[in-house]
Amino acid sequence: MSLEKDADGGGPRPAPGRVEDVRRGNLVRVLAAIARARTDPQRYPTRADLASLTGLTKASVSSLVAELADSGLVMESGATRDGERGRPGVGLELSTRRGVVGMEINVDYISAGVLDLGGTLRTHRTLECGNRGQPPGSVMARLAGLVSEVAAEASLAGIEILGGGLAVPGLVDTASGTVASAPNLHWQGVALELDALLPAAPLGTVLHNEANCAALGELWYGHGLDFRDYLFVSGEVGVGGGLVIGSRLFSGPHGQAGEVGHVVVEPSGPACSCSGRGCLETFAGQEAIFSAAGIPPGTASARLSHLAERLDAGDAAATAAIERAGHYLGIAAASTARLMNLSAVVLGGHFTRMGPWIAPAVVRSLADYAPGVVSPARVAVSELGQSAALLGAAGSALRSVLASPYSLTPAR
Amino acid sequence: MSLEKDADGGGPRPAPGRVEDVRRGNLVRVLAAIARARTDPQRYPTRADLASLTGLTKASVSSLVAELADSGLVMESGATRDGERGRPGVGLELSTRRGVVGMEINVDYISAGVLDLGGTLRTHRTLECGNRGQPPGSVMARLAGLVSEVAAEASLAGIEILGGGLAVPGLVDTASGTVASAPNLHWQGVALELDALLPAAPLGTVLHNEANCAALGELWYGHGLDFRDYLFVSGEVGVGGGLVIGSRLFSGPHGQAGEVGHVVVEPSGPACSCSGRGCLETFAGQEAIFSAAGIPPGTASARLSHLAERLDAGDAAATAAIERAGHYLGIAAASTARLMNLSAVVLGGHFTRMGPWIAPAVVRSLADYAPGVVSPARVAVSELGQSAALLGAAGSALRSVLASPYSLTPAR
DNA sequence: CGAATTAGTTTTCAATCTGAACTATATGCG
DNA sequence: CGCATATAGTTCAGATTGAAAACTAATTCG
Repeated sequence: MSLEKDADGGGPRPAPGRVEDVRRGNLVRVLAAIARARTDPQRYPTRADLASLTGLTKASVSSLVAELADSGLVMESGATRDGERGRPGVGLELSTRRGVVGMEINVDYISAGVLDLGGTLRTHRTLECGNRGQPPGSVMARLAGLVSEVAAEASLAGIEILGGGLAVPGLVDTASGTVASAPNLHWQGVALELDALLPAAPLGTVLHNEANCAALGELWYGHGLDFRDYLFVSGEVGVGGGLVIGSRLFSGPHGQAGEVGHVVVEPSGPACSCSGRGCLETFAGQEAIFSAAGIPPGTASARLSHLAERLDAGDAAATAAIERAGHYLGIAAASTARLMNLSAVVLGGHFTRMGPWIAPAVVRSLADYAPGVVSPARVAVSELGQSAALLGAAGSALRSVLASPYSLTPAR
Repeated sequence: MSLEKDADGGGPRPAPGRVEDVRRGNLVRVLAAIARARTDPQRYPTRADLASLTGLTKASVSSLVAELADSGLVMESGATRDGERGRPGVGLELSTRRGVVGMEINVDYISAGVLDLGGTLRTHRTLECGNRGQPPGSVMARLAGLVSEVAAEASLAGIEILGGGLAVPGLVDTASGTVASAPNLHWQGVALELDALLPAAPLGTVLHNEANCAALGELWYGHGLDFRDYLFVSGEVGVGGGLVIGSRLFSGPHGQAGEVGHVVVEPSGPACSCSGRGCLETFAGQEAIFSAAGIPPGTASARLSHLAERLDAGDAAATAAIERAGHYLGIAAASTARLMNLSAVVLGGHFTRMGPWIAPAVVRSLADYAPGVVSPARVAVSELGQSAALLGAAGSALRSVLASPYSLTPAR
């Protein structure tokens, strides 16, 4: 018998606890408090505010803030005079002179944008281009060009880039920066040259799954403000997903959780590209919906518009196709909600466009298969659409800056 | 826009980082290293071993070990002479004079056992009794009696009880010690008097879900040694489950994840007690299997034996019932594995007994619905059977002792 | 028996937080 | 205007802690 295994948590042992680690932790705490305070009491926090928010003493906060200011992550934003008696405090905020880059490669376009540490999108460019079947090297080269454009713009605005995130629609290995398989791009086992994208950024570029990024974008910029726990379903060529639990993305043991597209929703259903059967994707993927609705071939966005027109016109085949997709989406969501104790569902990607028609079908199906688990008010349609993944990738990089400020602090 | 939300991790802010917290963390590290070392190099570690295992200096380890020894959690176990040159080190182990209590209330029995910190089950008693429909107070009183018996035995062996865990088959709220609903016991919204069970234990008693505990028992005493990520399916009256990810139980945002019994496996399936439709439980729950197999009513264990006999005899109805249950179990497992990126399945509870017949059906179904995700070698049958939940509850208490040794350390 | 080797302890030092005293800058009232 | 009061922020002594190095202890090898 061995109860001993893993009494500590399992992963690689954390660095031994030295006295200096306390400071690292406190730098993160102060930074997090600054980040949070702006939304909460709608005012830049002073050092005194931070002391009470973090539980640290004013002395410690002063010293920590000085270090963060030296490293350029935090800046003072003038005295905050609020009419109170006493010496006015100095407001602090995350520096708008440091930023991160969000990037996305998708089937029909590439895009890049710069977010400053305060969370404002300062620049953003999208380039429409067909990437399906293109060699990864040439797509990456085109993306590098786009990135250097937005980076140059940012530089003019005085923003120094610290790191970035890249979203790709496929199974990725974040640690090695490898795309294991991206069927819709026809890529397989490709190690991307991520360092070439942001050669000067100290934190480099991190590769992420597109659906996961969209779920994160939704978390930070969309319905994440309302829901803490939800299933995000992203309709693209396939059906991707992301699980947000306790306001964090659950990415599974190998970073590939959330494949809601391959939940089995109909045991006797048709064969799926994954070589399984009856997967959600065979009912709610783009091709499944378009062909069931009788939409003729064309570009994805054209077909989507076409579908919307027919739905508006009350076309029977289109309505039935959406109804069926919603029905099975509801089944997959019901299973997921039961399994993971989730209470909300957010529909993104192409489902955003179909929202008005598909959401009611999902609600009905949920009421049938998991009554009382997800209330109708907690079935939401994303408003971010195409930019969700970009925002998620950028936000992810931003988070990693905030989580490891010491790696940017100049030697003292 | 607010990227700021939750830059720190979301939950309640950890205690402010003082210098003393480093020591707390290091006490845990040393304790964890002692716990782990016994299984790994099969020898009690010395202070020097711990220094190299934790990355701390010998000086620090000496001081930390002294504190742990003072608090009674760790003890020296004589010089370890291994024939090597140099001064022999002193072996250290988790004290066998401190222990925790595992408890279980189930439909047909209650049980309690004492585990010492080393992970050895020192005492164990089960009392067969029908608890369905009994008032919680009287069941708890009977359990308290059983606990005091095992505690007295432990006391005679010189073991001091530090805390305990109680497993109950139903939805529980661990924080408040409330059973939200335990349909098979006919309990609903019951606040259990947990403190009465172990009045003298400094850490008290913590309430857990039975299926989750069984999954944990499996993790620490069973197949958890082979698998780090798996779905544990526990067949009882209903079908419960537990998700183990990275050698940790995933309990979801409100501690109620793992309800694999209510994954939808057949959209046109029969109504379920949860008021949904086509849930796994309607095909793989006890009643479903027994009635499909044509097993006449009786006690659960009698019917289980009866079923085993018929299966041995090659009875067609029994075989078909098991085949069907395995088929749908495989579908639910396929969906779960895809969704959460899991690669193994462990069958427990009454499925243990049916293992030889049902496991092959699960394997076939997995191969159909999620080829390549869960290899046949990673579909396992639990060997712990009925004691899994008790061991999981005890192990959980043991873990919480190891995770917060400072709460037991005498003031210095 | 002495050299070599490994275990564990003692000592000194640097990092860091706390708490209290102190300085700085505002408001409010006579 | 001037002074009491209040709040913000800084400085400095004190306590806790782990690292590094020197030191003591116990064993094996020749």
